Amino acid sequence: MSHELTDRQKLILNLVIHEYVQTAQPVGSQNLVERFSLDMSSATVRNEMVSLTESGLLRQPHTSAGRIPSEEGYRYFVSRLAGSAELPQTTQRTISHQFYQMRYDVEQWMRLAASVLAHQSRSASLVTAPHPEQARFKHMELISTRGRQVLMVLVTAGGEIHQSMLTLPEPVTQGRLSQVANHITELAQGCQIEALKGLRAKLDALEVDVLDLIVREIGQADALKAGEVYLDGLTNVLAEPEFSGSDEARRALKVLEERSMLEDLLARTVLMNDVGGVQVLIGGEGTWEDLRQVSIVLARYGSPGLATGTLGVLGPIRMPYGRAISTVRFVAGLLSDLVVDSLGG
Amino acid sequence: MSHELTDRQKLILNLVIHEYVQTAQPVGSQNLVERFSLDMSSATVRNEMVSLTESGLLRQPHTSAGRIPSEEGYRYFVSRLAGSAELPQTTQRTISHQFYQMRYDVEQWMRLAASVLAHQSRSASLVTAPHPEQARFKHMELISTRGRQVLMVLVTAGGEIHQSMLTLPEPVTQGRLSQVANHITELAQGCQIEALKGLRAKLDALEVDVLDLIVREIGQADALKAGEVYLDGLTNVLAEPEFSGSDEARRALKVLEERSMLEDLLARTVLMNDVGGVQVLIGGEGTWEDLRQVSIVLARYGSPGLATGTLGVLGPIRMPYGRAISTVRFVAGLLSDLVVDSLGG
DNA sequence: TTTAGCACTCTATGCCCTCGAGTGCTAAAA
DNA sequence: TTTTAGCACTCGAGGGCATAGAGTGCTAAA
Repeated sequence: MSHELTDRQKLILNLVIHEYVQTAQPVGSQNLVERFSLDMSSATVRNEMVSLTESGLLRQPHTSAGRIPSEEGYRYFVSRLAGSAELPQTTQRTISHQFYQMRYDVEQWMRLAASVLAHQSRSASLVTAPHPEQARFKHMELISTRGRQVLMVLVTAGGEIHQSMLTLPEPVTQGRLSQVANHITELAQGCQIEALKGLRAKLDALEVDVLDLIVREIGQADALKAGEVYLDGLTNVLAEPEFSGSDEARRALKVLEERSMLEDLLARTVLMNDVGGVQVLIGGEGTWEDLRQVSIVLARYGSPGLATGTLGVLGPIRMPYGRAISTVRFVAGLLSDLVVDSLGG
Repeated sequence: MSHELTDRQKLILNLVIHEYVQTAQPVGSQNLVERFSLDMSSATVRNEMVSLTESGLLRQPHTSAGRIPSEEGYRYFVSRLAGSAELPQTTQRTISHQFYQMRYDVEQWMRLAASVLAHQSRSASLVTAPHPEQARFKHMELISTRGRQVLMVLVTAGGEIHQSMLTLPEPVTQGRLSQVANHITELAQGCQIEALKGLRAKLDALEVDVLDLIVREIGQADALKAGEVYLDGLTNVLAEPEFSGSDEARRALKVLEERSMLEDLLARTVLMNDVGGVQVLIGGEGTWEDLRQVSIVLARYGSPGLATGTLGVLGPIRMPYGRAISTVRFVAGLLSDLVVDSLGG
């Protein structure tokens, strides 16, 4: 679908996004031709826009308005951006300098990282402190309760007990549940979250479902232990025109402020990922009602065996993704170095 | 002026404030009589309202609307409230418990304090970390520049140099300035901020002006050193109806987020005060443009010679002052105890 | 001194209208 | 076949206008 775009269509999609990110206004064909001195007529642009709209990459707010990028459009844009852009050298140096001229103090690093992210991306930023110990899986039980509802009891090496309800696609006997629990307990004995993810290949469908729940629970436990969350630039988001006169922004920022929501968010997204990669969550991805109007760029930093944390920015969907992604990636790299330097080899 | 209110006028003022704080709607006479089953007619209430409006304690948003409290009205209300209300015993215990069951960790205390303040008052909260060392005055110079403009150079015991411009009410010769500088230098040698304030009685008018500037400068230096600022509940403010569809809230919250603004605010208000007292700043008090639509309840905590910090809440002018003040006072007392227990005797 | 009665004021709300940016389509031009 | 000029059409933003209702201030009676 999306891969079959002509070069001209890609150009126009890029220009529409570029323009809309700046102006926050629907982009018209005429407007586009003039602004960029395009070598074609507005009618041609309109025709291309029709294709792009049919492909689902552009939207019309109403019949007689210009186009704005759809969430799908942003995703396509972001996917083609992957890894390409780097923060300007001078900016990199300025930021590095700030970190390295600081004494060794994790709290200061966190605050500085949050501040840098917020200022560079003009969005809200969040940084969680790195935490050295990851929970290790020790034991699990699955208990059939009623129909497809199953209670999972999870014990970690530290002795903490976690409970969670799981709804299966179809009823399963207690015998089968015990079998699954034993199988996973045997395989996953002593595993940290990273290792758990690697087990998926050895399991059947039902077991994979259970494993994902375990990963989420342990991830949440890790996030909890991570403790401190550093926020900055919340007011940047409020300054965006799309949020004047609605409480969409408040609801999104509340996710950052409330531990429980944030833990859920982090557990389900970035904790599933490896360190290094940058993850982009556009418009809540249909899952998070409160995040429908915003996008989040997240990355993990640190060193898996040693200590890891999460950082990212939150802004309107109409976000300058290039800059946001490169900033997040750069700061994550920087913090990773600092963590490794100070803790590890 | 305000002291000459009849009991009935005080009652009506209280009711109007009580009602307006809840509904955020101008309060009409009829409405008030019905809601509180008053033993008088709406016409009587209207007559009293006219008096209160003439006294400047109530306002009419427009000719044919109900009344809302003026800032003066809130001030009167708050002044008559001083010290009276206490947080319910059960609430006090709940909060204390949370603090005392925590291990000794200042950062955790700060976060918990910010969280408690935000939740109890449903406003934004701020807490600055206690810092043990206060700057000590060492030396000062006053240099006449042009007309009534005077440059003050201030040296603290640590060797930091602070400069600040001072505008005098009338021109003063360099000779007199030097005399003032010498006098203050002599008296204030080695003094911390608290001791400086005690010197006011020994000084003449001009010298008091200069001293206040010194106190502010040193206070700002202290605030700077204090470093960490903990915020919570910023989104609570955004949920207030008076802020939907304007960026007044954003501008006020920005004051909390931006170090420089916050330092200015704290230096000029609460740092002038003694530990223990709660200070209420209503509608920016005509000084802070960005705070025109909000009120702030602040207190210092800690022990003057040992370590002090600042905490408070920020909400709409239409704030439940009783609850806010008692919460701030209680948490300040609690943190003071913790600081004294852990650092001092 | 209090209260009923009443004319008056002003906002909020809904409706209608116009204006204009932008569209989609068609037919001609390249 | 592709591009473009031309044109009728659509729809939201925004201004003007009338209406409804809450609340006032004043006057005169209780």
